[in-house]
Amino acid sequence: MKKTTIHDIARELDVTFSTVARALNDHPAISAATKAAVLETAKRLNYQQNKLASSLRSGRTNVIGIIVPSLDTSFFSSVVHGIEKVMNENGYNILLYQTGESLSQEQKGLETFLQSRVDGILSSVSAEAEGSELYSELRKRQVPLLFFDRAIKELAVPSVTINDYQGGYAATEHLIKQGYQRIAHITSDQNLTIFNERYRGYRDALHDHGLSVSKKLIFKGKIALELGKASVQQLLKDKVAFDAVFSAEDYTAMGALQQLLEAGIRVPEQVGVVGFANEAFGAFVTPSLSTIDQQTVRMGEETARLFLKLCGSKDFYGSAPERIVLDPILVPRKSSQPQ
Amino acid sequence: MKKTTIHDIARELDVTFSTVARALNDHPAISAATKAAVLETAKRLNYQQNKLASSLRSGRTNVIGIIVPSLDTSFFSSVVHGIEKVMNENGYNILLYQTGESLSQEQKGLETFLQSRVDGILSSVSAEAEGSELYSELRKRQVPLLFFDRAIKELAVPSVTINDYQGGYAATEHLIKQGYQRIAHITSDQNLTIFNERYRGYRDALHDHGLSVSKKLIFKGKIALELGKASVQQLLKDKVAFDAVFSAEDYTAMGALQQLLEAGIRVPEQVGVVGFANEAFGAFVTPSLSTIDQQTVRMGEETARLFLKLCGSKDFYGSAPERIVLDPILVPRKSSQPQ
DNA sequence: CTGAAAGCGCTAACAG
DNA sequence: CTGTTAGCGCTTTCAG
Repeated sequence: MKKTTIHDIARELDVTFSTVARALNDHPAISAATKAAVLETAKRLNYQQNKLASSLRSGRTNVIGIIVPSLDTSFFSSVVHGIEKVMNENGYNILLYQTGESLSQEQKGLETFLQSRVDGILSSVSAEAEGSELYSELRKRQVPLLFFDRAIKELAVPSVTINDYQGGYAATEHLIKQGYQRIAHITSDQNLTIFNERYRGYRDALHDHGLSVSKKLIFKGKIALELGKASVQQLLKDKVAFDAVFSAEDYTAMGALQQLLEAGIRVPEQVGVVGFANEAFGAFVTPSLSTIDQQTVRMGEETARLFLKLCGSKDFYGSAPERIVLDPILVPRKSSQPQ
Repeated sequence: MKKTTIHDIARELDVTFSTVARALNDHPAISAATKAAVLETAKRLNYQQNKLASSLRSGRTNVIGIIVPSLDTSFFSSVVHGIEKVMNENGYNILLYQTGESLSQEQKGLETFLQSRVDGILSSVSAEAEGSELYSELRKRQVPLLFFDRAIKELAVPSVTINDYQGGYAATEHLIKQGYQRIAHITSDQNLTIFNERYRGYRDALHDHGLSVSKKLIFKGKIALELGKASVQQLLKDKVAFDAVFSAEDYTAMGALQQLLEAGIRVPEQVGVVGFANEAFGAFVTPSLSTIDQQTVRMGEETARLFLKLCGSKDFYGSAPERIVLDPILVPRKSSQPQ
């Protein structure tokens, strides 16, 4: 079944196809009568504008590409939710690409986006990509680009992130104020800025409160429940003195919490625990898990809004790149408050 | 900065643009030497094929549209994760649209997809859309369509769903086998097939085991933690005798669980609880929450694979529509096993 | 193995 | 207010 085009409508009405085109685009210089007639036949013939043709001609697609490591995490799916919502309200559509933290996938995704002539790219870069030339190349070519959550600081590209340093600092300081002194830290072994910053916040908080940082209390590995368990096991096995755990991610914190309880250690009375991300389960576990909220949906919305604002301005890379930094929110729950 | 086109490459090499086009598409009738030369200059000039132009001409976009209620739920984001992964491996890109369960949004989404000339639409329909003409219209126009999770049975459209009836039955039967007799049911007030089927499974399981179905034990409302709490409060206030709760969704089950514990009722000893969805928190709460797993990622993968298979066949709607029904998996945990 | 030519469906500048 | 015209960058026949 052939798709109907503006030519079909034009033939029906005995006008030229450009009149039809104008009518459909609500061009001012078209009589109300013609407009009505065109709209009517368009509906009757089930006309659907061909965006490929219009984009090819006009040079704008109203499509933006989003790159995330994976949608199978509540963090990124929430952010994408926020982005899509706002972009959709502003007439944009979303092309989605998951990289699985693989550089070659990220490369492929960006390439497809360029080929699809997206109007912009919103990306949360993977660890590998942070060091590569991938994005600096795009930046040089003036492709409208915006980072969210995971940005490459060295590039003059606008971004929306949260203050991970402050998050790490707040979590650690909270534990200190609750009376904990020997605070272990569990984090990722990926070399990602977000984790490095949380770690830096942890160190500075300890330092500012006159506490020392001990290598024996730092654990790195693949972010997962097991890492939390293994870390606590290690601490116990080595008989390292510790009275709290600040984990840079909630699942890992959950693993630590489980292992502590399993070993008969009372939380928060003997050991305090704070995570990071505010996953749904934190509110429901016993004891409920203190954590840092990352304002995921808001991050998505801000990302979209900043992009739209920059698109509206003279040129996307006009002035110094705007970097929106959201405040992390400490969510104190039972696991860190012995009272 | 102008984008480079096949004409630019052709000029460099003193061949015609159609030779370049062939070389780039790895056409057999092009000499290896020319191909190499073309590829080299393409890379040097940063050539990016314009998919708009190629799709406009060829009639294929290699893009599919996905419609979901919201990505801000672990269920749909996992399914989309699975779909994207498989489709991506097969050279397709994903346009994403969230409806927020609103019919007008769904309409808009489908329209945009048609205008974007997607090669197919994968949709999880909202409650309102189930009754409307929206999809039957698409089906009539032979648009390649596939439902996942939420299908419209009346339409001859392929689908990938789970057996919600069986899930409801299994959950209820599990409770019965654990010795529970007066099982309350909490479900959605949306008229969605998935919830109706779970309810039907619940009824049939009770019936098949010689237990009666009581209106006083059925609660409907907006799916959320609060619904679970309110339902249990109601049961307690009205002094309705009950010894188990099967909730058609995990958050609601969690609310019920919390309210029970708050009222000093022991779970699973006095009252058993089973949810539905296998949300992440279920494994971590105390007592851990029994539930029904929906194989989300697998559902996404199967959806993508079925779509690809149908695209590969003569015509998409050739024979009777294939309907893949995945088995729900009972995940028995502490909340329903008093031993 | 390569070239010439037509056209996918639309936008937009120019002309009346 | 409407028509004419020229492409956007590519795929795809038909010739050579």
